This record gives sequence, C-alpha cells and structure tokens, in this order.
Amino acid sequence: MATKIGIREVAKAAGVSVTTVSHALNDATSSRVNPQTQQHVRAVAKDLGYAPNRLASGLRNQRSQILGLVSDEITTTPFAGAMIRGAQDAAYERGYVLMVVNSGRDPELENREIRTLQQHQVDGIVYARMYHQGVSLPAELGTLPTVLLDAATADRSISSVVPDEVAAAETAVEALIKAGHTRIGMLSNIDNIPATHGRLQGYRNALDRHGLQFNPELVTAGVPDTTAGREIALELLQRPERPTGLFCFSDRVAMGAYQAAAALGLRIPEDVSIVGVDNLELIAAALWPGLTTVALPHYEMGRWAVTRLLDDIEGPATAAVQEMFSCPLIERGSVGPPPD
Amino acid sequence: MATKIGIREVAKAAGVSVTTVSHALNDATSSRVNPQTQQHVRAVAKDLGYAPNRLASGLRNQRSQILGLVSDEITTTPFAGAMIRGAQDAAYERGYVLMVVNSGRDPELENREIRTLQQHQVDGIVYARMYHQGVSLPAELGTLPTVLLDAATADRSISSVVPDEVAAAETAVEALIKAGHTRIGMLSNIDNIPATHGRLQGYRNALDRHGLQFNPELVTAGVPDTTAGREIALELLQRPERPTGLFCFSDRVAMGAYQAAAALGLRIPEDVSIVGVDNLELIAAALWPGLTTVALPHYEMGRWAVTRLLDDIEGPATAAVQEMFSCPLIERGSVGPPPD
DNA sequence: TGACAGTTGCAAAACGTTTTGGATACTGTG
DNA sequence: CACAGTATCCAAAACGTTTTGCAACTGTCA
Repeated sequence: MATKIGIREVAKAAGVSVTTVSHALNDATSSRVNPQTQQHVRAVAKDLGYAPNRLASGLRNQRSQILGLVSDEITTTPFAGAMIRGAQDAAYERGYVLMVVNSGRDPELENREIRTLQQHQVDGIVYARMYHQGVSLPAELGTLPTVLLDAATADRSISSVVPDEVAAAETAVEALIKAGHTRIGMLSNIDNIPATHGRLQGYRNALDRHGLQFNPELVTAGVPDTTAGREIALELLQRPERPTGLFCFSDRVAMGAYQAAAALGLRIPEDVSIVGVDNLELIAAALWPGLTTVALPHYEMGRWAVTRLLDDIEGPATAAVQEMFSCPLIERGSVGPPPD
Repeated sequence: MATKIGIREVAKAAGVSVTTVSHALNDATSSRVNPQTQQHVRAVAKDLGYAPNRLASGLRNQRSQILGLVSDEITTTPFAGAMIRGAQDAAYERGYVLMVVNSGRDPELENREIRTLQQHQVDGIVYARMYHQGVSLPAELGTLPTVLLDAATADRSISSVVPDEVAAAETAVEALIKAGHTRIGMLSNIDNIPATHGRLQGYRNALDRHGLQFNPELVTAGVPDTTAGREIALELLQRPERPTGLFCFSDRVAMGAYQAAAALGLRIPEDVSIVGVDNLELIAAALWPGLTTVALPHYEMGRWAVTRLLDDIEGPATAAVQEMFSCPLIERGSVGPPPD
C-alpha cells in the first residue's frame, strides 16, 4: 500500500514505456507490441495489482462507462428492487456501472439530478417511471442516449419497455376459464392508467375468445389497495348471481378479496377462485391458500432497458423500438373448479 | 449544442483566463479575483450553460464525489428501497452521487464489483448487509473509508448502524402490556441472527419490567415467514392457557398469526391482540384490522450511514462509532384489551 | 552494400479541470 | 522617487490515461 500504482509504475516495473503497457493491456489484437512483451507486461500488472483509473480513461476516451438510472416514485414500490437488479446485472456484464438517482415526484429535483449525472459524463440514461402513458422526457436530457423503463413516450421517439397488460389479463382470466368458470367477475382500478385499460381489455378479450358474455354487472372498480379491494369484493360477492371466479387488478386487491371471502364464509378455491396480478412474493406466497397470479417481469424489463441502451451507445444508430414483455402465470392454490 | 462548452469556452466568452474562471466559480472566498469579474464570469458561465466535467475535476482533485453502495441479498427485500433512498438523499445533499452495486451472496462477484468501484475512484463505500453479527469486510476494501449499514463487525473497528432490536421488542411488548395483557406469547425465529436474540431479550425485558413472569411455554419459534407463522401460531393459540397477546417476530409472521386466529374463530383484537415488527406497508396496512407494529427505520439508517461516511471522508479522523436506531411503534388496530 | 518494408517500441500531446508560482499594475509610504 | 505591499490576473504543470506520429531495429532483396 505504499504508493498508488498506476500505469507508470507498471511500466517501470516491466521495463517498458507507458505506451507499451497501455497497448499490452488494452489492444489485444494490435500488432504494436510483441506477444512476449505483452505477456510479460500483463504478468507484471497483475502482480502489482494494477487497476486502471477510470476517471482518467473516461476523460481521455470521452466514455465514462457509467449509466444513469433515474426514477420517480417507483423506487418506493416493492418492484424497484427487481428492476434495478435487472438493470445492474446487464450493465455489469458489459463493463458498465449504474448511478442510481431518484426524484420522487419533484421535476425540479429531477432536473438537477439529471444535470449531476451529465456532469459525471454518464454515457446514457435509463429513465424509469411508474407506467403512465405519454411520459414526456425532461429537456435536460438533450441528445443523451435514453431508454424508458416501465413507461412509453406518446410519440414513440425513444425506445421503451412495458409489460403487456392486455396479455397478462388474458392469461389470468383464462386460468379461471380453463378451470371451468363461466361467471367471472373483475375487481378493476379507478385510476386512468394503461394498466387499468389494458387489464380490462384483456379480461374482455378472454371472455370473448371463449364465448362468454361480458357482463358489466360483474365488474367493479376501486383504488387498487387491499382495503378498497375488500369492499368492492364484498359487494360483488353479494350480488344475486355471485361470480365463482374473481380476476383482481393486483395482488393487493386480491388480498382484499380473500378478506371479503372470509367475511362471507366463502372458501378459496372451493367456493370462489381468485387470481391476481403482480406476483408480489410478500403477498401472493403468504396468503392462504397461495395466490395464483401473473408475474410482472420487472427484472427482465430492467435488463432489457440497459441492454438496449448499451446497444444504442456502442452500436450504430437504429430506430427506436417499443417493447412489451409478457407476464407468466404463477400457479399457487387459489384457482379450482367452480362449485356446482 | 454546437460544441461542448468547457471552462475554456467560458474563459474566452468572458475575456479572461481559465484560471480566473476556475477561481471565480469555485473559491467564493478567495480574494484572487475581483468581485466584479467574478460576477461577470458567473453570469457568462450560466448563460452558456456551463457544467463542469466531474471526471476531469475528480482526476485533478483525487476526489470523485462518488460513493459506492454495495449490498448483498438485502436488495431483494422490501426494505432495500427505503435504505437506498435514505442513502441517496443524504449523498445528494452534500453533492455526492451513489453508485449502487449488488452481489447477491456471491463473494467472488462482490470482490470484482468492489474493484470496479475502486477503479471509478469512489471516495468511500457503504456496505449494506442483512443484519448478521460479525460481518467481516472483504480485504479488497483496503483503506477505503467504509461504513456498515444494517450490520456490524465483530471488532467494532469501523462505524456501523443497526436497529435497536432489543428496544424494538420492548416497545412492541409494552404496547400489549399497556393494553392490559398479562399472558403474552411470542412467535420467535429459529435463525441464529441478532434480531432473534435481541427481540427475545426485549420480550423478556418488558415482561420483567412490568412484573410479569417469563413462561417458556408461551414461546415458539419457526422460520420467519407467513406459512410457518400460521403453524406455530395455531399451536400456541391452542395451548390450554391461551395467550391473549402475541408478539410476532415480524409482520410476515404476524400475518400467519392472523390466519391462525381466523382458523380458530378468534377475532382480532377482541379475542387476541397481535403486534409485529417491520412495518411493511404491504402487509401491516393491508391486514384487517391493521397491524400494530414497530417500524424498522431503514430510511434513517441509510441516511445515517452516508452522513457518517461523508464526515469520515471530509472531516478529520474520528473513532468508529456503532450506532443503534430506535424503532417507533406504529399503531393500527390489532391491539385491544384482553378478553375477560 | 544500400534501400526498403515490417516490426516493435517510445515521446509527446490530448482529455478538462485545479492550483502553484509568478507577473503586472496599482497603492500608499518613507 | 524608490520601495514594499496588495490586488488582480495569468501561464503552466499536474492528475492518469490513450493514441498519434516517429524512430530504431531487423531482415530481405536487388
């Protein structure tokens, strides 16, 4: 730990110039250095525990090997972890590292944070939002390569990735249909976001596809949390023609449905089957019986976002692409045949 | 967006040297520049939208203004978000930015990641672990300033912050005692971690302090998840002398206790009162009635960790300190007077 | 033997800052 | 009028890399 060892120390120790060291370590193919010297230099470098200073090389190369990840409230949700891990893993594999920054809902703060990232010369930015339609990007981003995570721009001008909400709902509802249910209710969301419309659409698609009639009487909506879920489920389950299957907007809502069923003395899945959306371990695996649900692929989306970003940065320019990820069904114990 | 504007562009535009620009922008106090010129330079810089290149200044100053945050599986838990946000907020306020990296359980990967952070010349590292005792730091860290988040070293050689498990349990159990309970059971954890011992200790302390006898018959332990929680709760609630209050190792375990109570036809809190630990919104607020629990202050611990780290980095050397954070009681609806 | 091509190595410039050690002009003093 | 002292500014070096252009050497061929 005497002196910080840099490229000159290696050069001195190996008896060559810094130029040669640099060539030996980086340009594997370059014929500017004798294979023997190269090998020697590498050995010496390893011996000394040489680690290049990335500030210096970033400065010289105009490439920091840093990616910015800016996000809004999404970091307060249980999904944040998976998304960020996906992004990180992908970045790591390609020699990049992530600078994570979150702004809550404050656009002023967000702009300052973006400027900070730019001062650190990030090579690109992953812009993660709670999925709303028509996100508009802050002007600060300028020409910096960017991709949207869990959101999309109205004009489709930059690449983005979101879950396929429609297909997710179809999968969920079809799980009920395949179990034999024909009177399937939905506990929907009142928020005007893509997930609401997409999942409702998927619900209708699945009914249609299997020759079941859509019945507005079987759909209610509320705030997508457990308390509201319990209330609207209570109401729905007390309608004269009680549904035997319930498609819930989210796992949290489904938890409310469990509570409602318990309050009414209905057993799951014998009396009523339930499926959710999200696959929140904390809830889906904890409920009793376990909740059958479709998983939102946050890890995979995080991965995709930085992979795409790095392709943009390192490769030739290509057209923006809007990606949709499908959501697999996770079967636990909340779906069974309908009572007769 | 013609040419990237650097300090020279500002200098040229302001009709002064780069030296003067640098002085004008940084050294507010230095008398090396005439107040008028300083003001002028600043105006010009703002006009041009000048933003210093932190790679360059980092290189020159041997200070990157970057902090590394390395973590293990903790990023897969629901707590990660809050911890990281706390750390980030504190960093941001002092002009630093966070590089987040997670290694799962792979020490090999972790070492490589730490080396990467060092290549980026991070000024210090927050090392976040699931709270185990006697964490040992990877040798790679060398002399880099480090603070431990949610863990502590055996030798107390570096600063660390953990929740005060004992006090947390005392708070929780006292909530039951104050409501009038005298037969209080505990659903404990079988893992050999500080949380297990600390919370058990706190449970005993609280009983002692209020003249209640500790009764081993009222304590069972299991894996700290909902399924196991249900089972051990079922067992405990069927003992001849049924406890009227239950102190649960965690909110997930408490959720299992809710299920057990429901299975036995016991109402909460009329027949049995329950308190947990963690304050996981997803569970505690969703249960019905809401779960009274003590909150683990992850956000605050994250904040403390980087604040302390920055003090170490920027200030004079001080002795390592082991910090314990207290855990406030969050009252919802699961505690009431015991049945008579 | 001399010209030439190919190989291998190096010195030096550049990336965008910060800071040191002057230089210059101005102020007042003896 | 010379002089020290002060205020203001600047040129140049440095941080640790990468890369360009050039030099030295080797061997080949006429």
